[in-house]
Amino acid sequence: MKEDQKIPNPVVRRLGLYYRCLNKLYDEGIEYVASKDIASRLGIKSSQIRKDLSYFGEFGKRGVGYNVENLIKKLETIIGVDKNWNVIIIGAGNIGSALVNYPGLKKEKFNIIGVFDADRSKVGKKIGKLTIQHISQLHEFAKKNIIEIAVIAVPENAAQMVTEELEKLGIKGIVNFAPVKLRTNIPVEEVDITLSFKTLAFKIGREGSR
Amino acid sequence: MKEDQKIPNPVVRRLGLYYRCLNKLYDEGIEYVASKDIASRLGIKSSQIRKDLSYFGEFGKRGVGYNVENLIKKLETIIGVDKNWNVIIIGAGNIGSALVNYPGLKKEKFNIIGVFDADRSKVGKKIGKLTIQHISQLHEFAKKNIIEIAVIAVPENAAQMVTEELEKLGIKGIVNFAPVKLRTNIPVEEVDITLSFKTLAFKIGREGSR
DNA sequence: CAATAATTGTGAACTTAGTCACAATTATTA
DNA sequence: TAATAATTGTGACTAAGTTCACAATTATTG
Repeated sequence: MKEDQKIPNPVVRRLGLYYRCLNKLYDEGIEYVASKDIASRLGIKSSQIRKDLSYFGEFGKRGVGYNVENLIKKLETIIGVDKNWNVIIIGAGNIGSALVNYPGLKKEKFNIIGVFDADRSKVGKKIGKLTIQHISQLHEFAKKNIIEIAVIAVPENAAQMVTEELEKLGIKGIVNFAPVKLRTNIPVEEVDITLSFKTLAFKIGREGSR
Repeated sequence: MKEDQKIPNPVVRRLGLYYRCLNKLYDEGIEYVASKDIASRLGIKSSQIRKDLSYFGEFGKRGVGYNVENLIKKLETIIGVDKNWNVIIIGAGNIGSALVNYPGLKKEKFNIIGVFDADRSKVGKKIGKLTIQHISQLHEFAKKNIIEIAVIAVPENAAQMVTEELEKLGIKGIVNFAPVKLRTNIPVEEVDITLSFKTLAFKIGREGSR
């Protein structure tokens, strides 16, 4: 294991994949698994998995493989999904609303505790169990609740302003659905849906010529 | 320019970013732009942009920069967003519904022409202008319409089956929101929302220790 | 028109990420 | 218990991706 090192981004993303895969194996009642098996399920090389895990420790048993339950627990701690995360959503449009109702997040311990919008006509309406609040109430809300993660699901032109507001409130991380590069020092994860469609369009266009 | 080459994935994704950035510049009325300016807006190196573009040709003028309007058109052709794409959505849950109403897609010429679900209680209901159809009607629908892209927004356990169905119908590309690795030869773009949250959680956890 | 300034396009150098290959370890079988 | 088979963890190697640095080009200024 390499101590105290910067972990490459691709490794971090794959940790999530491993976690997902191991949970499936667990549900299938499998107790021990070899890196080779995980690899074939995920369509990657087994050495990749072993190397990725080696950033964090030695979790396997030579000649045997990994204990599924144990490795899940280890990954939970490494990734940080052994705890609950409080999440707020800024922007109650299509994407914001979909996220509030999306069961996947709650299942992974990302609890949405508030939804905010600048549009006063939306304020007071309910999405699932949550009532849409006006963005001006955010500051007050932040005093009463610990907010760790914020989702930006506002139009592009409002995204930077929202980011700066969130920074002031001491939010620890942002998931950004707006198609802009945010200028901030907080960790940001970009989820750009139309960008994915464009990437796909490009690939389709190249399919023939390969 | 390097002819007939495989284009690295990161390059493809950045093309989309450049396209987005150039459109903003165009809206701001800027006629010529230097790679340095685009770079600073996107938080990357200018040499990166120049090298990326060099895969496809020489679009700039030395000492001057790039003509914004011209480069937009070039990128449109390269990416493939100079044409309209017909898209169907499989799965009328939170995410599927959000996408139907999401204006960003239509704006980028990805036209959603059908929504399908396996749940008969949803069939007949409307999302925006579209009526949810039962998945069994997909085959018939595909005979009457050209479908190029399908979005998989069904639960994990149904995703692989749907994929195989789509493959049979000759769909050209898939945007996959289900948290599984799809086994297929069709180009797939993964959009894994909870994976993004997990990656963010990991980064937040490391913030202090850097 | 010569000198200056700006900026591209790209080969070379460098950095990061991924794969190989094998000693070390564990379990199983004869 | 010795031989065999499976599988990890990792250093060395290979590949992929990024940045540097500079000749080539264009526009502008005196």
